[in-house]
Amino acid sequence: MKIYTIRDIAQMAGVSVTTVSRVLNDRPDVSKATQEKVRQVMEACHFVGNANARGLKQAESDLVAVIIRGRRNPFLNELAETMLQCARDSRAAFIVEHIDERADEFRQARKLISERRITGIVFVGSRIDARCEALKDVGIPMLFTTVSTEGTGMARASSVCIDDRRMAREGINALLDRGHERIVVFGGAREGDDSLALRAQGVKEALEARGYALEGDRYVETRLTLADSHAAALDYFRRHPEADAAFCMSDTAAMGVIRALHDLGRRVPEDVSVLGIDGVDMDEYLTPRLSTIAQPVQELARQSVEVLRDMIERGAPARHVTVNAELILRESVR
Amino acid sequence: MKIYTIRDIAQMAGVSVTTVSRVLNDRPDVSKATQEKVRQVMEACHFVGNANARGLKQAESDLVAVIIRGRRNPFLNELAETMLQCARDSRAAFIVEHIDERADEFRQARKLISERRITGIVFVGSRIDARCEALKDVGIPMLFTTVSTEGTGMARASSVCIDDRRMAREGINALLDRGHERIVVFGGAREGDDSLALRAQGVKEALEARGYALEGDRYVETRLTLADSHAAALDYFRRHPEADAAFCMSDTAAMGVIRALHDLGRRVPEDVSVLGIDGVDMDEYLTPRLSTIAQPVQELARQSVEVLRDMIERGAPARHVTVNAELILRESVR
DNA sequence: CTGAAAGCGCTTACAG
DNA sequence: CTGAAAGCGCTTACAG
Repeated sequence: MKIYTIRDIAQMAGVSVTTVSRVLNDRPDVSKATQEKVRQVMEACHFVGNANARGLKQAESDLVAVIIRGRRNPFLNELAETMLQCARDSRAAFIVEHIDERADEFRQARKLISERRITGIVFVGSRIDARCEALKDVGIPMLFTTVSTEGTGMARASSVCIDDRRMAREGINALLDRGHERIVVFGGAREGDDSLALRAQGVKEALEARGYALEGDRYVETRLTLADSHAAALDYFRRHPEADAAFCMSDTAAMGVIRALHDLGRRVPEDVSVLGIDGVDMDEYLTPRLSTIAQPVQELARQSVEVLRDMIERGAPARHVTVNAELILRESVR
Repeated sequence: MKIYTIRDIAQMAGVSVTTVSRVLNDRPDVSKATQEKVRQVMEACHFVGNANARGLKQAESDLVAVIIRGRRNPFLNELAETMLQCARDSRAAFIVEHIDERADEFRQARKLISERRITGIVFVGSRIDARCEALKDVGIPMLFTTVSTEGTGMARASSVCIDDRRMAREGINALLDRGHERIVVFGGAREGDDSLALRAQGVKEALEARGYALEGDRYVETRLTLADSHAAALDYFRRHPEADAAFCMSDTAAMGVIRALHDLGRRVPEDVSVLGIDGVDMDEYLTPRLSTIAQPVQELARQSVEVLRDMIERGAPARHVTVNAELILRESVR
C-alpha cells in the first residue's frame, strides 16, 4: 500500500502542488478541466492527504474535540453519538476522546488545545468544580452538555442542559403523589454546583415543601455504577426495610438498586418503587421497565451543535440553554 | 492561554531548538544541567508539543489506531477499555475511533494509515468478509480481536479470539443437557467466516450430533440490537409457543429476547431458558441474571496488546491466538 | 486560472 | 554535549 503525497499527485497530473491543494480543498479558482484531471489521479491512487501536515499549516483547522466522561456510560455515549450525527453535515472534523471518570478532563482539554490546535471543544458529562479555574484563560469556544457553566467565570464556555434541580423536584413529587413517604435517594456528592448536587438540592426542596425533612441517612452518597449502587442499596434496605421508594441519580444506578431489592426478596414496584434519571434505550427492555426522568437526547444534541457552531463560525458569545426533560413513568413505579 | 512552541522554550531557556527537542524526547545526550533548565521552562509554560508537527516529521510514530465497531456495544467497549489499560505502560500512543456498525471500518483503516501515518491498527469487533481484500496490501501490523483472520490472506493481520464454533456447541449442549428440545437461535447472518457465522455452524453441529436438525425457522437472523432482537422474539414466540429455550448470539440480544418473553407472559427460565454470549458487567444485575458464554476480556486484551507489540517492536510475523471462553450458568437457564 | 516560494513546528542526520 | 540546517507534506499569500 503506497502512500501518496500531494507532490506525487501533482507530478502525475502534470500540475503544481498548489493546484492539487486547491482541488483537495474544493477551492473555486481552478479550471474545470484541471480539476477533473487532478481528481481522476487522486481517485486512481486512493489519495488521502496527510492530516498532520494539514493541521500543522492550516490556521483555521475546523477541528473540534469531544471529551466524553466515562467510556461505559450508556447515556453519555448515546448523547455523544447523537451529537456527532447532528454535526455530520457541518464542515468541522471531530476527534472524540473518552476519558476515565476519575481522570481530569480539563487537563486533557488543555493538552488537546496545544497538541492539536483545535478550534472548539465539547465536554460531554463533565463535572463542574474548582478545576474550572484551569479553563478560564482558554481562548477557544467550549461547550458543556448536561451541565450548566453559568456563573463559573469561564468566558468562552456555553452550556446546554436540563434543569436538574427542577426535574429532581418533579421526580420526588411524583413519588410523593403516589403515596410514597419513605423515599431513599441514591446520588452523588451533594456539595458544589454539579448537576448531581443540583439534583440533591431539588430533592431536598421538594421534600421540605411537602413537610418532609431529608434526614441524613435518606440520602446515600455512592458512585453511580452498577456495582456501587447495588452494594449501597443492599446495605440501605437491610437497615431500612420500611423504605418504600428509591430515587436514583442515574438509570445505571437504578438498575443496581433494583437488583439489590430483588436480592433481598423485595418486589419492584409492589414493595418499593424505583425511579431513575437520564433515559436510555435499555430502560424499556428491563424487567420491570424502568421509570425515569428522560433527558431529551435529540434536543440536547441539536442545541449543543448549534450553540457551538454559532460560537465558532459567527463568534457568538457564550450562552446557556436549558432544555426540557420529561418524567416517564413505567412499571418500576407503583 | 498562550500556546508555546519549541522555539519559545528554546529562547527562554537560552538553548537551541534541537536541545529542547532532545529533552522533550528524553534523549540521553543532554547534560544534566541543561536538561534541568529546559524542563523547568517547559513546566512553567505548561508546554505541550504540537502533535501535528511531530507526526509530520517523525518516521517512527508509535501511533496505533483502535477501531471499535459500534459505539453502543457494551461488550466491545469493555474490551477496548481493558486493552487500553493493558497498553498503558507501552510507549505507543493510541487514537480510538468508534465506527458505525453499518460503516466500512476497512476504508476507515486505510484512511487512517494515509492520514495519520499510524504504525499499527487494532480492529475491535470487526467482521470478516470480502472487504478483507482491501487490506491485503496494508504494510503495517494489524490486530483483530474477537474474530479470527486465519486464512484470509491478510499477511500482516494477527488475531486473538475465542473458539466461537466450539463455544456455540457448548452452549447448545448445555441447553440440551438441561432437557431443552425446542431451541430457537437468534443470530446474525450464517454465511461467511464471521464469528457469527462460526457460531451458527457450531449450533448446527451440536444439534446434529445429538440427532436434532436445525430447521430453517429455528434460526432467526436478526441484528443483535435490543430493538431488533425484541421484535424478532415477539414474532417468533407468538408463532412458536412450544419453544423452550433461546440461544442468543449476544447478551444485548438476550436482553431483548427476555423482554419479549415477559411481554408474552412467559416466564424465564420456568417456561423458556435464555442463554447469551459475550459476558458483560450488566449480566449479573439483570432479573433474571443472565446466563452467558463469557469471553475472557482480560485475556483477550492482554494477548491482543502482546501480539501487536511483538509485531510492531520486534517485527514478529502475524499469529493467531485462541483463548478460552467460559460458560456461566445463572438464573436465566433452568 | 496557475505556480514558485515561504513557512507551520517539529525531528534528525551531520558537524563540531 | 550542543547547534545550524534540511525537510516532513501540506496551505497560503503573492505574483503573474
